[in-house]
Amino acid sequence: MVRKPTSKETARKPNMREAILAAAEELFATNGFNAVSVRDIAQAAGANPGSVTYHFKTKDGLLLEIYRRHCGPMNLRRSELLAAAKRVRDLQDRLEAIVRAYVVPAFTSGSDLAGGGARFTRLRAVMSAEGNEVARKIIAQTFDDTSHAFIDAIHESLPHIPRTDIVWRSHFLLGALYYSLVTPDRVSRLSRGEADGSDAAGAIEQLVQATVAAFQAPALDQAAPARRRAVVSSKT
Amino acid sequence: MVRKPTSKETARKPNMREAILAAAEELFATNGFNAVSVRDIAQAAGANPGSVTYHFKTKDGLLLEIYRRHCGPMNLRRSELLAAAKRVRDLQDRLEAIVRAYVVPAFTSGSDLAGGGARFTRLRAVMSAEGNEVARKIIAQTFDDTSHAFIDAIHESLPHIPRTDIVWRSHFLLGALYYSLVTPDRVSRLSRGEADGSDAAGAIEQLVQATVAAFQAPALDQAAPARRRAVVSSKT
DNA sequence: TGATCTTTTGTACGATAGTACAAATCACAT
DNA sequence: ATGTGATTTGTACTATCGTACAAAAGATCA
Repeated sequence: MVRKPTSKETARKPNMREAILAAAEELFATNGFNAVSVRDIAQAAGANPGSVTYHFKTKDGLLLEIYRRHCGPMNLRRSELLAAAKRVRDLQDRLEAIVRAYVVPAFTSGSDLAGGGARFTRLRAVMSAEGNEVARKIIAQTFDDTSHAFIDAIHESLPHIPRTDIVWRSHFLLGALYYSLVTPDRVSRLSRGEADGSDAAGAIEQLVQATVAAFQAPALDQAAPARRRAVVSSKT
Repeated sequence: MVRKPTSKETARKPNMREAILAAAEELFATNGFNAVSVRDIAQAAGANPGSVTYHFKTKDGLLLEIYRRHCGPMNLRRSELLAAAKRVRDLQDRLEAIVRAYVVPAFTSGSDLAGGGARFTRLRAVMSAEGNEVARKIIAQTFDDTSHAFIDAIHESLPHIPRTDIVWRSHFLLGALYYSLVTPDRVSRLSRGEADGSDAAGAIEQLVQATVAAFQAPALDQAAPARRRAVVSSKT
């Protein structure tokens, strides 16, 4: 606002760099990394293929920049919400608040960057499924700290549950979260139109409710596995 | 055993067609569809690229055949286990048996085809994330019936829970299941070596335990969402 | 206005993709 | 052993990929 923009920040079209980032994010998130060509991205952004190379050097560089854009704000938001959640007195309410602090930023905008964090979360889900190397490196070193913070917080709310179980359950939470964003239509289809899989608020409520209950499940003791076959094959 | 094999069933190498299918399954499941070339598959199978075209015509045809191979046996197995589970008297035990009937075939072999259903389930997870068209069509028309059968069975065990909630929770189950197969290393990493994400038996027990609790969570009433913000931002 | 720097365009290059196809090779019945 | 059909090989074609780069166009300030 105060300073005047230098030539470095000006561009012919409103903001071609941002348009390319947004187009790439959308296309990667819905089709995967390899299925999308640089030309596809350029066309969707109304740009020339050469512009992509100019701004991001390589296709990997473009993906890297998308991650850089979102990781910081999203983790910041999660940390803030987690800090607030930890101040909740009632243990049951606190657990729910912690889960919500983890889930909400993934569905809504991690920052205000062009329409929200749901698209970025979906992108992460797809990259994770594809085993994308660039994504794998950034994710491990960017999200593991936050994941540990949440696991620790949940563990404090449920001290009688082994940490291992908490890890598994939070892993399931992330999987459920990812899948909800990847194929929301499946929910609409299986519920025969009664539920809308694309409704973020509805998905959040369902996910939080189910996950809190999952975390509160009894600890998994080592004797349990022996029960498995007996229960399944029982005919009475 | 009885009949003697005709020339139609013989081949130079033990079974090149099967080798190609197995190699493709493995590569697709770990790297996605587009990242794997026909040449990659041929090399992994010890075959010539031309052989792939000969046996499966196109790359899509190869994927299609992988699905055809597994879908039938896997759904059959699930149906059998579901039928057995529905005969369990105790409601709590029955719910667990139903969930187990859904989960177990996804982790262990859906048939005895070359090492198990876990690889195929992972493949489905990856194809679903990539939005693969070939897979999407087969999945919807092959698995939806089974999914509905499970949802109905669970609904009968939990009549006080709205069907919509059951659909959401079973969707979360599938997401958790997929994610456990896609990135098992994440569990090992976050648990600091205390848990092994690649251990199918352990994953199944954790998943069943958590999911049963999730299904048993109270129904989501429409008033709940209003509580959301209050809980998160509460400072006391 | 003209010099200078940034951005966009257009095009081209080498690599690799999926697939087609003829020739070679193999298994087996006769 | 020999002919026949199934399979495998080798290779080639076309399309498209990521990327490089020179030229054009636009913006900025003396």
